[in-house]
Amino acid sequence: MQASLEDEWLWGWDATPGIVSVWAERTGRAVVWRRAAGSDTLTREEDRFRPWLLLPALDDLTHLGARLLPEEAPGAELFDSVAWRELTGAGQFRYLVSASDSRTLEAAVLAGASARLKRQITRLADLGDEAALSLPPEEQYLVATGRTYFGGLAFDDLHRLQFDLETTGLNPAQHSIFLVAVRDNRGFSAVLDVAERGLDGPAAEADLIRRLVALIRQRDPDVIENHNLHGFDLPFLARRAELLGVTLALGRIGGGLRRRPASRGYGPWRGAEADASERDEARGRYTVAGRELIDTLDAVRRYDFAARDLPGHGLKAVARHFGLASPDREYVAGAQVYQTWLVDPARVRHYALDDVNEADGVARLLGGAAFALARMAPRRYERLADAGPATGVLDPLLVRAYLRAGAALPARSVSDGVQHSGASLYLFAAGVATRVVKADVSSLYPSLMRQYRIGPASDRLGALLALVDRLVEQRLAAKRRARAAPPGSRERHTDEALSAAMKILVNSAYGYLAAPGLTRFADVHAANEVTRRGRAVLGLLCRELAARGATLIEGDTDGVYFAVPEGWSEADERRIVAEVATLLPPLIRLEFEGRYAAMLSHEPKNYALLAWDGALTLRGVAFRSSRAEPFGEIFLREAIAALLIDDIPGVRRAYLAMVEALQRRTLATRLVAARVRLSKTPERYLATRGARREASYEAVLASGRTRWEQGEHALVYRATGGQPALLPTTDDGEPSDDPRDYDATHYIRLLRETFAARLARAFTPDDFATLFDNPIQPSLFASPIETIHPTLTARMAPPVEGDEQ
DNA sequence: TTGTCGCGGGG
DNA sequence: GTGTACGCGACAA
Repeated sequence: MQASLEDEWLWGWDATPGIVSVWAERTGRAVVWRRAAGSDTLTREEDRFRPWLLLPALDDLTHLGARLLPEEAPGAELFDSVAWRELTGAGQFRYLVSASDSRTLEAAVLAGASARLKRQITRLADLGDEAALSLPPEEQYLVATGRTYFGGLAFDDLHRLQFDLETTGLNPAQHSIFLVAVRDNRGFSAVLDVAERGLDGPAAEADLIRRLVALIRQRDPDVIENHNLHGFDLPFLARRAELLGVTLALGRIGGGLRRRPASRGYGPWRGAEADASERDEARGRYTVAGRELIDTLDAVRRYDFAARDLPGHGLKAVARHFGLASPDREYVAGAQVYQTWLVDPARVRHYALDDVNEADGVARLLGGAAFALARMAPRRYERLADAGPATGVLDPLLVRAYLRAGAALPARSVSDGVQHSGASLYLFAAGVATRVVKADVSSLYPSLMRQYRIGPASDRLGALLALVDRLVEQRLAAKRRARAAPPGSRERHTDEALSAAMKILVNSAYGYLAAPGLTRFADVHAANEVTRRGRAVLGLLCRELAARGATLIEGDTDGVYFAVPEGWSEADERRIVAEVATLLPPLIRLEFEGRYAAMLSHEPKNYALLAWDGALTLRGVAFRSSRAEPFGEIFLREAIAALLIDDIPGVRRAYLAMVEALQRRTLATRLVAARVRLSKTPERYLATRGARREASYEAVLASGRTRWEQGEHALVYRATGGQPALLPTTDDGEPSDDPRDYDATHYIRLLRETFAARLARAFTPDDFATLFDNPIQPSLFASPIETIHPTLTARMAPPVEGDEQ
């Protein structure tokens, strides 16, 4: 099959299969490791490439005289020549220059620039973004050859190894490693610890690190994975190895573990570290020759960026959420791990092995998207795994596309000060609605880009739109193949991962436009045209649905919740959605997303839905907050479940029952306690205690403790008299006691003012006051509960055509 | 109500 | 080789 230019833009043009790692040097040497699908044979190949970079002009190179040659001239390939080629069309970077060694190339450019500017320039970066475009050596190699990673491989063809450190604390300057769990996807697993070789102290830890390095070299994995690998295990290991004088020869050649600059996108966050050096430590990324270092936390963030359904991003929470935790999973609270090891080492070994097994499960479940991206984009797998999709994937694809077409590239976009406009968000009605339908446009923004051919003005080749077109088409094909493949098969995993990767890219195309200064081809005017069209589409949907009898509830960006009149069937609901769908252009596809028995509309993006099968979903911060005291959510679920079936006495019963349980303290203390994290050290809190008291730390101090570990979790509540109190817990964070001395009045007030308040939109003020009267001072004017029904109150009319906000 | 600060993850 | 995250919640003013 003849591949089109556009297919080459997406997939490259060199089909060399099985590349699992690339290590390229400035000398023009590239080492490529390849693996055959379904076999354990690894081959290492040496390749040569000509390091290259892009320049706006050749002026800074004319000092080379006869050593500067057009690419096709005899002698252009000689070791001390610099070859050039002019790229076509308008664009800042019109010259592709190359040499047999990038040091020759850069030295020539720097000498010319220094002479021109009459000052010594020592680094390309000092010339600024517009003076040169240069990529890391591996990317130069991949762009020049058209090769990509992982051709013909499935995820588990990679040899993937997970290791997890257990340490005496979080700070490598004062804590140490005492155990390491290791496993791989070839059936190996082991636990190494400091106690098994008759050594003590630093000698035992140094020996443990040496054994870990030897074991990794012996297993020889392509990929090393763990949760927070770059944020914890690698920096901790690197620091301990440095302090102990151990070399971390983890690579397949050349040895050492190196830092690489933090990528944009999903890098470790700026933490609460005390000083700048600690902060740098936390921001770092690591790399070794021949292996890819993959952090499953990046995959989790990338997943949750769109899904937003994870309770947290920690390994245990994610594993439980996806059902990856084994039934005999051992849990030990972080701060207790070392203490537990001292008294029950077997338990900690079990725990650490559970951790690496779960890290493998998370990598397999969520890591496929980055794996699939690496089959497309000219970057190392480990860089694609932590990159933002716009700067980290689309930009490299576009740079490769332009060079493949021999076209000049623009300088990176800069903001021209034009404001970026957003989507529309409407709350049409608040309160309780019944017979509710959700309709939305799938992938609205990329569909608008395709429908109206909205792309960056500077993209003369139309490459971004061409990529989006192909991604959308090929994603549909991948989804079809995935559905046809047997569940659990490698074919299915591969195609599902491909589909996920393509979805990430398609959905980031709009964000790419809206990021001047970050992406090369950003175009805020184009981005604004997309959102303007989007607002028009949403406005049209709302008007046309309302004209067909729908009661609008909420409209947000690309979708609408609406209620239909009593007596309508599901067929009627589908009919009006289908009718409105025909009013939209062909690529803008309105879909019937779901139907619900009832909905409580509270605020934009904050609502509760009752499905026809009785399942209750709460959405938005008003209804779900990880920090909220458990009794509040228990009450809300019960009260809303009753509210949505018009059982107002049931709402009242839920309220009174909770009031009584609090008043008589039949409710367990843990249900009023909030789970907090003690993020400050005792020293740091005591330093600011005078100026600012914080309930969490006051609770610990009030319990008689003066010491705690930084990062320790605690259950905190308000005791009688308003005093902050600590609920004692066992090692695994479960309450070990139940003093039942909480401040009932305080929690009853919280119940009314914070939790019951979230039902206020469903009632008139009088009815609300009647339902949730202060049980301590009942209202004198209560109307009978039986006469109260929830209401839906109109907030605004549908936007008028051409006047969408 | 408005601003400021801190969190997230790892032991 | 460097820097620029981000969106939300709690608390103080």
